[in-house]
Amino acid sequence: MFSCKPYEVDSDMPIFADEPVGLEHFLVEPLRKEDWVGDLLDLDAFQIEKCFNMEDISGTFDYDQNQIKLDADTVHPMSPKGSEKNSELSSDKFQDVNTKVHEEYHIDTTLNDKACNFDYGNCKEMGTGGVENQFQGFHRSSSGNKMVDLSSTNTPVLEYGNNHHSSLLDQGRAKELHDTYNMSGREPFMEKSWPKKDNLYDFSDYAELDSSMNLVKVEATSNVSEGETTFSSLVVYSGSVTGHVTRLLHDERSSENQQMKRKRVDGCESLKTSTSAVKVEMCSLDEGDQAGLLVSPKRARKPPKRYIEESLNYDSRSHHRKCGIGRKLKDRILHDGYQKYKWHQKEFHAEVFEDDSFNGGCIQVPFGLPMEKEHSKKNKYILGSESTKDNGLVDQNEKHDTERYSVDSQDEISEDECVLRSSTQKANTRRKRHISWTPEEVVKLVEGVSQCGVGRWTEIKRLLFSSSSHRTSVDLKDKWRNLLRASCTQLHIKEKVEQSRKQASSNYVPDSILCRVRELAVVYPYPRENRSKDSCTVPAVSSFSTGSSNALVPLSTVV
DNA sequence: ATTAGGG
DNA sequence: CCCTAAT
Repeated sequence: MFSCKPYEVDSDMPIFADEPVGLEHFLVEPLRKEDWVGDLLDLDAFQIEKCFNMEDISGTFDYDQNQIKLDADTVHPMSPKGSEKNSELSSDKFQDVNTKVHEEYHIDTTLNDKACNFDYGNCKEMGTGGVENQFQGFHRSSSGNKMVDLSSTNTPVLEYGNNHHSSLLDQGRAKELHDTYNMSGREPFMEKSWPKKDNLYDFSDYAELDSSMNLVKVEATSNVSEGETTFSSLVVYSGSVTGHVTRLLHDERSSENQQMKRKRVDGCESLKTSTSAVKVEMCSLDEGDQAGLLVSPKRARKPPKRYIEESLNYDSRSHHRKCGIGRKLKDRILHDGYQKYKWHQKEFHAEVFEDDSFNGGCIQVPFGLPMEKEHSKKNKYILGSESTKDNGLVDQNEKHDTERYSVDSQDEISEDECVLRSSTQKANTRRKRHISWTPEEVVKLVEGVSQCGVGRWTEIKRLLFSSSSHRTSVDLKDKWRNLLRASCTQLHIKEKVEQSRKQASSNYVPDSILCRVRELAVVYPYPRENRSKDSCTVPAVSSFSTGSSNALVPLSTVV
């Protein structure tokens, strides 16, 4: 066991002046001995496999006035006991802990057989004065041989971590930041493998600072199966003092796999602080150097979208309800915008849920982010169509359309959309129900094209189709493309039978409209449709100019 | 997020 | 309509 001397931060540091301070890492992560950290810590003689056995994190994790303890009660799922190794822990729920982080947090983790303790004690009040952390370090309870004093060595660690961000923070502050938040400072080498590891660990750390929030969530899921043990936990701490810390721990152990991977969900890392320096620093850390390292070389290839969506289904329905993960948090995680971390996060999710959803069969299938994205998108869409938001804003024509489609499609959009889109539909027909384009819509589209030009579908949609939520800009584009084709073919064919048949149908597009489409096609050549259009229109123009030129001119002039 | 384009 | 790539 060793301890770190309290690290004091100058109170004049504006960053910490009155900023939320997050504790990014509670656990010292196994380090690769080749790393400089290993050198610094003299880990050559340090047998990691004995020290980083996350058998029992449940030790104490107490959030109290002065202390944060993680008790077995609180974070029970996080601590599969040796006796529980074969038990199914996947059903463990994430637990929410609403406590306040005050002056200290204390994490004492005991790993059962290897008996490893991580004891980060005395994280002093990080309020106005500054940050004072006292790390007791990680100590080995039983077979402790080596003592590592982080207090002396973590400075270089931090330096390393902040090298890339010196522009944002000066070295000293950066170091201090990392001293404070990043005990292990292992970013750069997280993905490196550790040949001598018996177990495979995967820690995903998610730190979030939000001064406005005072909630602590602890979510943990673990799956223990014969061959491998998947342990993951999501811990969100929010301190009333200066901020709340969200932490996401992910530990994956695999006895079969003889290497250790270090991953990180830093994409989730968001520091909502008014001082952007801290946030920037942290984020840049995440974004900057870790792109390649975060991704495991063994990363599975991107799964098909369908598959992801199916996974999403599971994810949204089972996992997050089950685990009680907050929507806000989830959104934060999922939409943080750090694309490069999506994979990692997805892997995290996959690993977390592998037990339930796929019985361990699809560990590597990442899902979560795209799914979430998709999901929210759909929901928004649904809401929009349901509420028929701008009912009052639309003209009569649009109102007509809206009503029409509300009656016609509301059922499906509101319910079906939700259900079909996500679960049922993907199984069978994922398509959204076909809604024929009405002549009114076509006219609107043509007008829109004449006004905005081809290609500005979003604008057209905004101007003319704002009320009809079922027509997306993509739909407009597709429809225009179809109109172009139709205008071409109709010119060529000119079949009365065809026309009559079309006229019978409700969505018959009048020839005049098609003529206008042709004209607009000339004015606004469609990127590639242009060729086909030309091939069509060259002969078409002749017939068109002879026959319906008069009908066309007014249309164009109207535009 | 939009757009273009293939299917 | 769906899906994807490109931007």
